[in-house]
Amino acid sequence: METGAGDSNEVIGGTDASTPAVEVRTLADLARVAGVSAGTVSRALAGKALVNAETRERIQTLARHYGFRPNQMASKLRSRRTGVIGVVIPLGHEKRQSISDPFFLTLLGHLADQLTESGYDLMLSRAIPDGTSDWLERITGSGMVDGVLVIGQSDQSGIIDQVAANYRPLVVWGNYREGQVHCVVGTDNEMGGRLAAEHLIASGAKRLAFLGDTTGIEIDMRHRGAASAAKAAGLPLAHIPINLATTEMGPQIKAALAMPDIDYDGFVCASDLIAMSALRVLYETGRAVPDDAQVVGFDDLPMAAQTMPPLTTIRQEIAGGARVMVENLKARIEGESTDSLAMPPSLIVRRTTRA
Amino acid sequence: METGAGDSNEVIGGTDASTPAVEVRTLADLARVAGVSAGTVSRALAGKALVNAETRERIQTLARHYGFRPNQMASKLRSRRTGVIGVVIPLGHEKRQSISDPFFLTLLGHLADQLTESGYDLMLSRAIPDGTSDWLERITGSGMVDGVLVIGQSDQSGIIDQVAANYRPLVVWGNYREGQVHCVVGTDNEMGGRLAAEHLIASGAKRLAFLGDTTGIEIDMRHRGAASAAKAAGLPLAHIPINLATTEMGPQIKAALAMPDIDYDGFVCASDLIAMSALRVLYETGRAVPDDAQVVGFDDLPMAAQTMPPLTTIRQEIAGGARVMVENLKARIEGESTDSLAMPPSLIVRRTTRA
DNA sequence: TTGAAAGCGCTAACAC
DNA sequence: GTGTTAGCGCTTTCAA
Repeated sequence: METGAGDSNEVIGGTDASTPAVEVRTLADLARVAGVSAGTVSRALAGKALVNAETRERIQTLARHYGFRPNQMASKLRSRRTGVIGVVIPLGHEKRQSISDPFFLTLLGHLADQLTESGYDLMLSRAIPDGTSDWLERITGSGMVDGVLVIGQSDQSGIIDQVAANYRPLVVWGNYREGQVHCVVGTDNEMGGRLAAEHLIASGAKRLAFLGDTTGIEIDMRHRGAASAAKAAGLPLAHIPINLATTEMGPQIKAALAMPDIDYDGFVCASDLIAMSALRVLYETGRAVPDDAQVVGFDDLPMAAQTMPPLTTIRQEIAGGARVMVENLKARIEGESTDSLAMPPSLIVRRTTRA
Repeated sequence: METGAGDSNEVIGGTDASTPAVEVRTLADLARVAGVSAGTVSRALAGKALVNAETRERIQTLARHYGFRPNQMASKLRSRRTGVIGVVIPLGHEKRQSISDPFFLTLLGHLADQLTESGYDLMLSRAIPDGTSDWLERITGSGMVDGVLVIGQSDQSGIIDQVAANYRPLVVWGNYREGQVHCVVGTDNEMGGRLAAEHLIASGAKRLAFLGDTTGIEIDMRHRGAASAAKAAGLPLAHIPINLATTEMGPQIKAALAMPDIDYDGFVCASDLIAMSALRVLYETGRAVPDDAQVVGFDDLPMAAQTMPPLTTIRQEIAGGARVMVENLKARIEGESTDSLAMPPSLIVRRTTRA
């Protein structure tokens, strides 16, 4: 017998189209209502050509009417295509448990835009490396994603290489290094560091300091670039590691500047954030920028244009980088191979250097 | 016969445990290798108690050895629990296509932390509302997520309410409003706006202006709060809408300040970012802060402490808010109901006001 | 053009 | 404790 007792109550409600009487939760439900088979509904909803235009129309209308949405889990399982890209931020050497680097967050925003554009969903994971490759393989091997994007190599380059050997659809934001297996997109950090130091030197700085922790390869390369420029000019370059994890950086910078016998007059900063902090400390200790000391940042985030004075900095192409990452990932998902890319950064001269 | 031709090459390599000869891709494969049934493997890997400790150990070792990871799609489909939370950012009235608001990005970072902590994965969607509830229902109805977090109501409060009526595990960051159906967590924006204006007034400001676009409810409430404080003091409050979408905001602020006969001496800004821009314009037009004009921001992002002078601002509890959002969502997933929460903001006095 | 049937890989009753 | 059996809800041959 077809007469379910439960239906009668709902029917009393009348003709209100917004609360259909029967619940349509699965393809089979909708098929029953439409008087066709589940297969046909599937084809109709997918907009496939092999189904009668009229039937398709009718089924789509019905689906809309019942507010039916196919279960993605089932669909993905069956079709073996998830339409999801995993995005991982390894917290690496920075021990703090939080995703808060504004550069990474901005890159993430752009990646989200690009992926959405390409019809992919984005699954975000925060990973805390533990010496094994587990943090990455948990994502690549989950069957949940068609590909993986890693934001920042941190100090995990070797482990990423290892995973990339067996997992093709993987693209990383970071610093390319000779012999590296995985596909990386990023800025030529060494060149960036060099540009910064050269500009400082050309503007008359004599006692240079690099502000930033060099555990991660990106920052390390920026330091190397700055060091090579300093060396070429026969100038010293002090290295002041800034620990972003434990405390505020203001006090750390202040402590470094309080060193008795050194009075730096040129600062290469590993990020705009550090530069901003340096500006503050310089101001508080009564040193005028750019007259007494000059400062160059790195990233060119929106905030760089708003500091006082506006920050001279090294610009990384975030939006362009995100686009290339997604393009490369799509190519790799298609089985193609892609080259790594080190984009040349550019010097943006504002007012914290004497141009 | 077990001697697949393809295997011989690998075996030549010798005893290298890292490249097993047979491929173990499914539970069934591993079950075969272990000489048990798929059910047992499933239980062993899930760490269930009902399986012999020894067998469990052996199976887990085997799984590790073969680098086997269960397919999540299948698991989630079967168990009807996805372990994924959808996070949606409606781009709403801001027509720009990009997720770039630093406040939202920061909140996102904290949500990612909290969700990871609770064992959930995070699926990020950028949504562009189109007048229907489709942008949200696409997520809630996908079968891909156990719950949904919406970052910012924008001007979609009504639509969110509509969806929330039929979808319980939904929590929104935004501004609570009387009679609202959906569970919202956020700052008491009206109070924040009031606090800002009152402080300005107490510090001697007489010609107030509110900087920010009030299409979204959050900002609108901040404006109302400021307006009520101004009214109580018998002072005027000009409203200068800042369009974050089309152009840089610097020029817009500059244009507003160039108005012939008004010389504002107190600015309530809808965000720290706007405040930072205002500071810059004030500086460029030769007005001293806080002597000639005072400025109060909103959010208290890290950058607020680094502006010059350091920004007086209204602090929103981002980390705490993220925690409550996730807690509430978990409760709702468990079928409980939760109340909305409007957290009182606090005034952080720095140097852009005359205390 | 449509229907029927066979799974995708896993989990959860239910037996033994 | 462990194996067996039935699906989760969908897509996709294969026939008709």
